[in-house]
Amino acid sequence: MNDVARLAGVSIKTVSRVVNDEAGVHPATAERVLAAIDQLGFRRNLSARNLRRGSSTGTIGLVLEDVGNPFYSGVTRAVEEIARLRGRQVITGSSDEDPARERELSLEFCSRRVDGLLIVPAGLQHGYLVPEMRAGTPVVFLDRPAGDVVADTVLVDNIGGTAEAVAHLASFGHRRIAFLGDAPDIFTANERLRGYREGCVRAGIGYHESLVVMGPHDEESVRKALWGLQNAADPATAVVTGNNRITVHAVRALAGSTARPALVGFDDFELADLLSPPVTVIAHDASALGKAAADLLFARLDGDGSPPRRVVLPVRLVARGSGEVRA
Amino acid sequence: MNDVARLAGVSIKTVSRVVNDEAGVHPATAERVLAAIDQLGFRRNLSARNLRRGSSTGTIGLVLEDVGNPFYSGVTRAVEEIARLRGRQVITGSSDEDPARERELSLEFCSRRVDGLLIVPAGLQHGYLVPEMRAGTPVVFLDRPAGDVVADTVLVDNIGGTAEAVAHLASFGHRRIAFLGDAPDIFTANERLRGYREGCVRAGIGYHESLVVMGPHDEESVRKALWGLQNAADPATAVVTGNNRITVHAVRALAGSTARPALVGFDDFELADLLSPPVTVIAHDASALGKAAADLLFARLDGDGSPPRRVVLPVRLVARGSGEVRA
DNA sequence: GCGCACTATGACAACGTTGTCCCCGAACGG
DNA sequence: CCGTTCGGGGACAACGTTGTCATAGTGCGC
Repeated sequence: MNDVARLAGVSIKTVSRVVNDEAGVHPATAERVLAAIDQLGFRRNLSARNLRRGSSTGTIGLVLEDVGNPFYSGVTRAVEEIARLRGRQVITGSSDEDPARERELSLEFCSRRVDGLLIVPAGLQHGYLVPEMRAGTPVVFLDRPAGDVVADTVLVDNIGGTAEAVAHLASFGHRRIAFLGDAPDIFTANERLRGYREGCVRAGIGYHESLVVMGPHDEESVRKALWGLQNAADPATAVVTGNNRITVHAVRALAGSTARPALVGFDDFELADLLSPPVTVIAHDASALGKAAADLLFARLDGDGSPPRRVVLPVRLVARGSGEVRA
Repeated sequence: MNDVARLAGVSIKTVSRVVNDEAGVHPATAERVLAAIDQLGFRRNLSARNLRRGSSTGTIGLVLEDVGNPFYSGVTRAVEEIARLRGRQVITGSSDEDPARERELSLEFCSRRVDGLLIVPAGLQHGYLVPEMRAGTPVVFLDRPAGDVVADTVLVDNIGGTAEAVAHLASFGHRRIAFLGDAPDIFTANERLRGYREGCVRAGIGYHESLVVMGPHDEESVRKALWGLQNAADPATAVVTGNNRITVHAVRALAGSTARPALVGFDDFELADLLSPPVTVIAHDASALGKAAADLLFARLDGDGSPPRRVVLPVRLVARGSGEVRA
């Protein structure tokens, strides 16, 4: 800006005026300044601007498990969309379920003075955010609640979803319904297990621990778990899978096998309708989740000082075939 | 920092020393400062720091078509990974193929003084980047080349890929092979069309414009195009689709139909192996693309001043069934 | 011709850091 | 006892902006 001022033969303040479209600059002067800007390829330094003005940095931080996962990339897209409408940029980072990494990312974003944080919690300890929140950085947790701080949270109806899955299967005569979930220290996995249990009890088929396998995360372990469930003394005739990855692994493991259990998966995924049989799922909307969280964040930025909210988004069962197999 | 200094009874410079782990501070003093920092929840302002030091902002900008598209989210993840190793954060934005939006995002990132830019070009005019590049911001284009600036570019072998797809189909006796591509003003679409044409000529089956449909982007238009190709006087017995979206639409359109043409799609996609028949694809690796581009960018940041490079990543045909149908 | 409003512009401080330079006091050798 | 050295710490400027206030010039009414 200094160089521009010198070249145009004006003070830097005048350059600032031109750059900011402020009134009170003679058109001829403005012309000279613009020419100088063009010639020098000047672009104003947003960091300095924000520092001086004490205003927002125009960024929000998004910490999620893995941008590469289609579910989270859908969330990211939705967040970006809302941020765009509000003139903000999004900085993202993947925690890979590592609490230390999540913390590192979040604090890094705070150091960058993001206007707000959206976090998919990896662990259960978020006390480290208290100073930031007290300092005025709004934080919204999404997909899972924070461990030990009270803050806005957007979740999906995990319990209702798996309960509905069980009810659906039971309505087709299944009484031996298994549950294949993620590691039990992950909030959503636990909730979905709870929903499964409630569903079993409500359907009058009882809850049997032998029908639950938590933690398989690759194709091999899912395959093994399924084999065990199908070859037990009293084999499972139906399976509820706890997330999209597990569902996909299960579908792959079951592909081509003769006696296939009925299957309902949590999370919808692309092409689920084109598999054979098409996969019945408990669907929830990544966009809706991202949008709800971003909306909540911006409401806080707009000054909403009401008590922290917990939003639970509905899920819906999409019957496609794999869950409608009679026992 | 001022407040911390006052509370600890030292000068702000001493606080700065403590925060930066500089030598020459008495342990007892450091202790007091740390206590004050903790009590006040102080976190140093990275913007101010970078402004003062004139050093990098520790961010890189990534402009792509749509983070929500699994292909680009894979790219994003890979970029994030490399950036993490280099201690950088990633700011992303989706252009939705809109050149104006791409420009807006890129220049916004430049204003934020990103250390470098990774861009999936939406249009053909990138002259607006020249001043930035001259000012020292390295730019790497990925997936497509820039229109009118010379810069590092990472591409995949589009021509070789579709040519191989045609050769593959021809080897199974097909002589009426159609091509269903994206809008022709998109670089990759055009390249893939070229590869298709070359493949046809090389296979000795000739290039027939009547077998080419460019531009269908939703399920309905893909369905129509396919219907036209299959019901022509001399119908197509095989189809090459130009990207993952089109492939998926085609698979859906063809699902359940009796006379199905052989199909090879550009881009691999999840579950392609579980469809019936499994879909044969020209696969290329989103991670590899993102990694190559990020590596190139960081090489520039490390001072590599060699002439702009063009990296072309190989593709490979993954035979799964849909392309191995005899004519 | 004088005061006044008004326009166009500039000087300067400040945002929150850090680099440079300087200063104070204690320890130590001669 | 004095000069030197060194460890610990502070004052100040500067990074690139913008907000505040001041100022020079111009035109206008009386």
